[in-house]
Amino acid sequence: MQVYRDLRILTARPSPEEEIALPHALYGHVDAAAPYSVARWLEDARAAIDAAHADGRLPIFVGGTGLYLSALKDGLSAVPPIPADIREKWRERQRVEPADALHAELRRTDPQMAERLAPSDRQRIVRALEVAEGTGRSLAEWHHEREPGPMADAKAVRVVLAPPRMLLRDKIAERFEGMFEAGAVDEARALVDRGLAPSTPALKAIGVEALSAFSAGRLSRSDAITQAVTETRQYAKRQETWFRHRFKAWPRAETVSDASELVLSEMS
RNA sequence: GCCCAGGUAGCUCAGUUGGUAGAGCAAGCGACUGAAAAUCGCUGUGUCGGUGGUUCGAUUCCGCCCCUGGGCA
Repeated sequence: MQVYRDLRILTARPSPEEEIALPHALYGHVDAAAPYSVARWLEDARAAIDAAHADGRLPIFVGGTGLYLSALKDGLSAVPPIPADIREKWRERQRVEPADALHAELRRTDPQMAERLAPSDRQRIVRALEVAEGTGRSLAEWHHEREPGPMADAKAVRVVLAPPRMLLRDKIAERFEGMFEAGAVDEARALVDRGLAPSTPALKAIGVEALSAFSAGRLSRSDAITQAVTETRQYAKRQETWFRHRFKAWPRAETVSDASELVLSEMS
C-alpha cells in the first residue's frame, strides 16, 4: 500500500525529511489507478537492490506485508501475465456472481485448486480461474515451479518487532489520530473522488472507506476513527500470525518485543 | 409523582407457550504464490438487573425494589 502515491498520510509513508536524510525506494512510486502486484514489486525491488549495491549501500526492507517480504527470498511461481481481457472478465464475474457459483465453475475447470480453496474465497477462486483460462494449466501446477526471489542467495537478518498487544493497541490509536490531524480525511476523499473502479487495491487501504464515509457525513468522527483503528488492529494481528508461522526461508530470525533490546544476529 | 417501553455475551439485539440461551459485530486462533492494509476458515463467551413468591424446576409467570429511555404532569 505504501507504494501508492495518493496515500502518503494514510499509509504512514516516510516523511520528506526522512527521505532526504536517507535514500528511500519503492514508496509512493505508483499511481493508485495502476495495476500493481507482488510480481511487479519484486521487479522493482530487484532494481532497487541493484542500485543500492552499486552505491555500496545496504538495502533494508521495512514493512508489514508478509507475502511481499517472503517473496523476497522464496520468490514466486513463473505464471505468465494473464491477458487483461481475461482478468477483466473474471473480476466482473467476481463482482456479480455468488462465491459458490464461481467455486462450482472452478471445480469444472480446475478441480485441484477447487479442492484447495474455500468455496467462499472469491478472490483466490477468481485468480485460479483466470490462471486456468489464461495459461491452460492449473495454478497448483505452477506452484511447483517457483523462481527464486531477488534475495534468495543474500545474507540477511530478519527482525520482527512484536510489542505486547496492549502497547500495540495504544500506538495504533495514537497513530491514526495523528493521521486524522495531518489531513487524512482530505487524502481519502481525494482518492475516492478519482472515481476509480471499486476493486482498485488502493481504495482498500485502511482508513479510506471510514474517512470518506465521515467526509460524506455518513459516519461521525469518532465512529470513523474507531472503525479505522479496529481495522488496523486486525491487520496487525494478521501480520503477527504470518510472521509467527511463515518465515521458513529466514532460519535464524530474531523476534523482539522491545525495540530497545534489538539484537541483530548475522545469518546466511 | 403517574403512565409506557426496556434491562440477556465486551457492544447492538433475538429468544425461551417454564426444563439455565443465540446471532451480528468486537475478541482469540489459523490459512495465505501477481488485489495482500487484500481474501478466507475455526473458536469461546453469560449470576438472562436485584430480591421475594408460585412451581419438581423461574432468565421465562406474579409482587416489590433498582436502573435507563420516552410521555404526562
